[in-house]
Amino acid sequence: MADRMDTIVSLSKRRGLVYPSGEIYGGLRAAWDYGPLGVELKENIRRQWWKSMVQARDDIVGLDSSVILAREVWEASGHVEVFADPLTECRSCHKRFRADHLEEVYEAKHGHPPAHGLDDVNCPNCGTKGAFTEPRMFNGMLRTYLGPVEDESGLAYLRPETAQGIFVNYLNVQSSSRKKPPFGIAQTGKSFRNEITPGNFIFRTRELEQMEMEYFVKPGTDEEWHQYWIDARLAWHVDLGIAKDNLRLCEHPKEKLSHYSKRTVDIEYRFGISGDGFDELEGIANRTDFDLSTHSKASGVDLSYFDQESGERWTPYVIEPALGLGRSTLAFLMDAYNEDEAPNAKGKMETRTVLRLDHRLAPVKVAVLPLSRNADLSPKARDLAAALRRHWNVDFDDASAIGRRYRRQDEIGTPYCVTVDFETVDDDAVTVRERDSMSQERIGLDQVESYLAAKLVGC
RNA sequence: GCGGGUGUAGUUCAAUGGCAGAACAUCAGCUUCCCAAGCUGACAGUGCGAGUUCGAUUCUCGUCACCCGCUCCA
Repeated sequence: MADRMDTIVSLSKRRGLVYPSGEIYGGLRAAWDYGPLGVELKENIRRQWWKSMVQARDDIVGLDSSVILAREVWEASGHVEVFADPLTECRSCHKRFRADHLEEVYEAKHGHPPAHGLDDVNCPNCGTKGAFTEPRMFNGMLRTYLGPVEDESGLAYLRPETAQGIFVNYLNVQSSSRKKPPFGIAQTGKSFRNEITPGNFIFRTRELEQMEMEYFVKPGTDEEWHQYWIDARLAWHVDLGIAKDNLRLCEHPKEKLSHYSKRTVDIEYRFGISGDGFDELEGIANRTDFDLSTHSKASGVDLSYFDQESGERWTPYVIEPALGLGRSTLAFLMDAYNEDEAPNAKGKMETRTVLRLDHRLAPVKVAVLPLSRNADLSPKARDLAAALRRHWNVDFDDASAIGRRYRRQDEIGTPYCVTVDFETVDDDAVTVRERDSMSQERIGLDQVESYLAAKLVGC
């Protein structure tokens, strides 16, 4: 299973999808940069999300809020408290615990707090007494300091989720867009989390891009809407090419729910990281009226909604589908990765690496390949490439044998290759070759654009 | 952060206390070249830093990164 990840990692580096960040200085832990093809893939995924979430719907609008938010926002949202834990570790078995929890458990059992702090506490895992390291405050939020002086007065947090930007803008958006519940606000953007254990390539990074949508509904209809969004989100991944078998739903057990959630269902993908092979791709949470209520209380601004129809006033419940863009990119890459067989020039079958990406996600849509450099095919090919570039991201490649060039394009998932050959000069026609079937069709030069447009719908 | 493993060209792997090799990839050239063909040539490496040593890629220490576990939850 780790092999599958390794394959993706080396393909990513080799072909310019994803590189280790700051590699010439030895790299930075769990930080990755998207190369020329990676940024295309990632932005295509983001575009598809935005299209289906915002542009194709009447009931959802977009937003782009700031990364740095007033400290009060995070105090009200509960993140300052929840994201800051005093952590300690048992020197004997190396299990980690929250120091405050250990002392609470001790007090519950003995009726008084431990007299010598953690020194009186037995390790819940191995039983060793007083082997805990000095507790260290671990804050899950990244901090920065605003203004000229680095002191507490300028302390600010980088957002650990984009959602809060939506909640604090709720009233502005709702009134300016004249939307009534049920309606949603969608946002993509970077978030930052000081993860204790980041890793597994771009699966868990400290700087992450989220695609989140907060859907505001009338209390009582929240459970129905929750189910609606679970189904809708699952269908989205499948529509863009993820194999159904590699996806599953996972219900969060009650005791593991986030501080704001009433019910959370994850969409898991077969990343092959954890024991059973499935890991979280997207979370769909019922955040209830937690956020709007706490922000109402903390800010003093009433965020409830007056329902003209029923004459009732209520605070909307929120259903939140939240997806990581890096994680999504990894899932699409893994799912598209294929090795099949193709004949070489001598007719012998050889392994071919092919990314079977949905056309809408492919970094390059069309590659234009003049068969030879020497036969004056390049000008025609360059003109064609320029014409196609007006619509799509187009690659032009005239280096080395044609078969090799096909394989290069297969490896990055380019759906169509257009070959300009020796006959083109006479008959003004080219060969269009399709990625998955490797089938070829002869198309007139003046028809290529419309032919491809029909194939590349939605790109 | 803790424990264990790993670190040699872009990639996959060799080798060695004394000049670091290959394959594939890449680039240039030749070849009317439609599925990684052939020929010629080129580029390119011991993660970083210190120590031991006449000499370190090899031994030691530190550091950085990656992988596997513990936590996380997009």
